[in-house]
Amino acid sequence: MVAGPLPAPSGPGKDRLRLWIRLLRASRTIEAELRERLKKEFNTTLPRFDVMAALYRAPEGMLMSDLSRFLLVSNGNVTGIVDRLVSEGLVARARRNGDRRTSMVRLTEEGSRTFATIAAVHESWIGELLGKVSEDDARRLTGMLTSFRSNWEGRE
Amino acid sequence: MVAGPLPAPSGPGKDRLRLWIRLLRASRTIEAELRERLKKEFNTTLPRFDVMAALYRAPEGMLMSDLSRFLLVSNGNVTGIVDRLVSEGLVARARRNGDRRTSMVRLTEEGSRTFATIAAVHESWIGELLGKVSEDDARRLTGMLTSFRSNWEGRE
DNA sequence: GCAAATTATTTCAAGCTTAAAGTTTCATAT
DNA sequence: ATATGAAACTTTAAGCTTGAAATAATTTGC
Repeated sequence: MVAGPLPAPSGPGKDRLRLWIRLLRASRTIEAELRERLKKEFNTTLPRFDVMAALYRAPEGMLMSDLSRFLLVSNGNVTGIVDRLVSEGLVARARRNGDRRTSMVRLTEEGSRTFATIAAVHESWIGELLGKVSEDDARRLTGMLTSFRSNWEGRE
Repeated sequence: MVAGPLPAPSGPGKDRLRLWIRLLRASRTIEAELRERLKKEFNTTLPRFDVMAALYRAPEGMLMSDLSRFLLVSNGNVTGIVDRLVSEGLVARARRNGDRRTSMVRLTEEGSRTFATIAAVHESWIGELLGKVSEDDARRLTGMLTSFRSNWEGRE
């Protein structure tokens, strides 16, 4: 997956393969840096941050299944992360719907404050780490990735 | 990180944040699909595939530390993955250098054959999954990501 | 009503991942 | 020689991740 710079492959379809490799390396590099900073600066993790980011955008709360769909991870995974966030007092489960299978998950007051703080710094990190990409290129790239995604989605 | 499509953020630096989010979602989506197919079709995993891909390009073998640097993962991580590949007979460690701290890791005959098979299919998957990206856009995107990376590297 | 199928979530086992601590080996400077 | 430190690797503990199995609640079809 992360095959690299050495023997530049050629042939039909190689451009897409090369694109995929770059994409993966870019995101892994940035992810690693963010993970390290989140740990050092805020003593938290990327998955926790992801969950909190999703919940921050949904003040009314989200179902576990919404979270897992949105974050592109498995159900069982979300259970564990939310468990930890709950035990840290940042997130609360409310099982008081008509449907008693579900639980509405939302940020606590503290969770919301905490996330806002981290998110601001996080955004400045992204600005720093992607600083060499011009805003113009950023928009262009985003557009390409978006159309790729919307095309690809709706399979399976 | 994987914050999504709903309330389009705006302001200075928001373009880069949005780019990062798309980048991450794109790579996670593809990664998830590849992981699933590797499991179903070849009963293997992405990390194993990554290690084998790296070794395939280095017939003379690689040190553990080379592997971990190249794959952008930690040392301890590589130890575990190589352990499993060794126990599956796909990879061999040779501790016969002058330097007895190191071990040269390489694919076995079987590992090499196995990887070649998987890699061919893998490439066709990428072609399929990125099919909607024109070869032209693929080259352009790759260029942007490359320059981003080479600019960003050399920090730390 | 009620059995069967579906949906939402949790639990579990196996594997991946990191950071930090530990082990062994090597290089250097006394 | 021998300490001192650095380098290569492994081990460990904690957490993330998946896919599959288990639980529980709801919905559907008779």
